[in-house]
Amino acid sequence: MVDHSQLTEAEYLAQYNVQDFDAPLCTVDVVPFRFHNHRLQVLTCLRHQHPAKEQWALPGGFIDISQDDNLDTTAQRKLAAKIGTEAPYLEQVQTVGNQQRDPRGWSITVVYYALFPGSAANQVLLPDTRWLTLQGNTVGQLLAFDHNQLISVALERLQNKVQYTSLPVYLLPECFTLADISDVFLAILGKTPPMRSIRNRFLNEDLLEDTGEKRYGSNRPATLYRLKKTAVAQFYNRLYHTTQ
Amino acid sequence: MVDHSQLTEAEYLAQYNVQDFDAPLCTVDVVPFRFHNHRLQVLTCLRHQHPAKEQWALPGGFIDISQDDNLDTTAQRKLAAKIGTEAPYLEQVQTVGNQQRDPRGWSITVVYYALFPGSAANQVLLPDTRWLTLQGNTVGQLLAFDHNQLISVALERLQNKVQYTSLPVYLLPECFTLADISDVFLAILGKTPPMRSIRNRFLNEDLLEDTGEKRYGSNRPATLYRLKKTAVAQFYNRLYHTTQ
DNA sequence: TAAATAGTGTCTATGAGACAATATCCG
DNA sequence: CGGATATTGTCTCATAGACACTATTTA
Repeated sequence: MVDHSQLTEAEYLAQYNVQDFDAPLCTVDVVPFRFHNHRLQVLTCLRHQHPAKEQWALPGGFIDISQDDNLDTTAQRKLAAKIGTEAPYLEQVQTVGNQQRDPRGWSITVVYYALFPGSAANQVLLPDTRWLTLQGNTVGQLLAFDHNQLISVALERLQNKVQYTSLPVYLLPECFTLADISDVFLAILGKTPPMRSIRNRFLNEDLLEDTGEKRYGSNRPATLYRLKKTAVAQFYNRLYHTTQ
Repeated sequence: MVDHSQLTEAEYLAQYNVQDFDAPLCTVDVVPFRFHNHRLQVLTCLRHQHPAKEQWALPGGFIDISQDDNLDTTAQRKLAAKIGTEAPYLEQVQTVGNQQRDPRGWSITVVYYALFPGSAANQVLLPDTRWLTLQGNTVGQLLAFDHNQLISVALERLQNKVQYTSLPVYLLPECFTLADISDVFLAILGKTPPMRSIRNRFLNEDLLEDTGEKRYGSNRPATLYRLKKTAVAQFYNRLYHTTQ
């Protein structure tokens, strides 16, 4: 190897080769959540290449250093390749790295999660792409690599975050009722805060607007709301007690 | 390149070479905070190698795939190399990756922050290692790479987190007063919650114990507390209003 | 005793939560 | 009307926060 103690930075960079060093593999994986039939689901794809060939895995893969501006771009590109629509909510959760998680050797993955509206239900899926229903902390089947654990990590973040944000609305279609929000809490946390508390929080000036429409059943019809055009994710400064 | 569509996974792995692909550089950087002389400070080190030679930088560097079990290990090793003692609190914040942050090309860094007790003040530092005082969102001098921004990212997380956790105690020496906690809030947030609120929160069964000692000044002496041996980081379920 | 900071008592504000009461639909 | 779910009213509880008051030291 070159002795570069005497080089200028330009000379150093000219002789520098990334591949001279043992580096970990580096990927981005996204946990795409949706709320469908009163359950939380995660999108997975069947792998056609080694390793973990013919196993189901989260959307994700290598950073394309010639195309991707930054890690968020990579995450969005991986999502776009599997779901046509852009995620209304995308957030980086954690980076996991160790020797064991990939048979090719030491690897790290930057884990994101994305929230999709339930209406993503109607969308045509690519072949070999499936929404798997959450059971407990992860999906009910064994996924490639450590992807079951990555789902747990993302879910845990989501569980914490719905306690003090307006995130549940990103899992709902354009129009929804307050009872729908309650159902989202139930799917994510296994419990739901009292409707009184949900109403107090979600029916504020900046978040929702009454569509004027109602959802009819064999009972009093429920008001349908939609996200205000100007709405952004809101943060509240207390947690619910009843969901802990 | 080999056509590996027909290979077994074992055959695939045998011929797989990490370096066949354009991968980003991959590092871990730690923002070590301490509270000293009523200010928040960050430990930095003078670089002796290219790139950014002779510039001050955060402790950090490449993952050692032959030594490090996981990313937390890498962070702890990088810290240990610069500060003898282990960090009482270490947390992964975010992973930043883009083309611009390192002159060698596309690179990612997993950012951690660590909290050290003010008594780390007394400790002997390695040469070319300095605690820099925070000014605004970062330190007052230009650091290597995007390290000023990484400090901002870590600080922002710390600012959020002190609002609903017991983290301030990890920046204090073994024995401290409630006024010291207030000073930590001031250093981190620029404001401090009312002493009444600090007392209500921090003087609970599980966190602190009275040492029996007092700190004397030209006034009523203050009770000195210490962390209970069994204490872990606590989470509260409201934010302060006065510090927002 | 005065200055200064530590610590307590108490009332208010906010928002979660329990729960009863009322509203509005369908069949 | 009766069943069912939506929505509102109201009281309680926990805790942040304002603020006055008391406590304990040094000079």
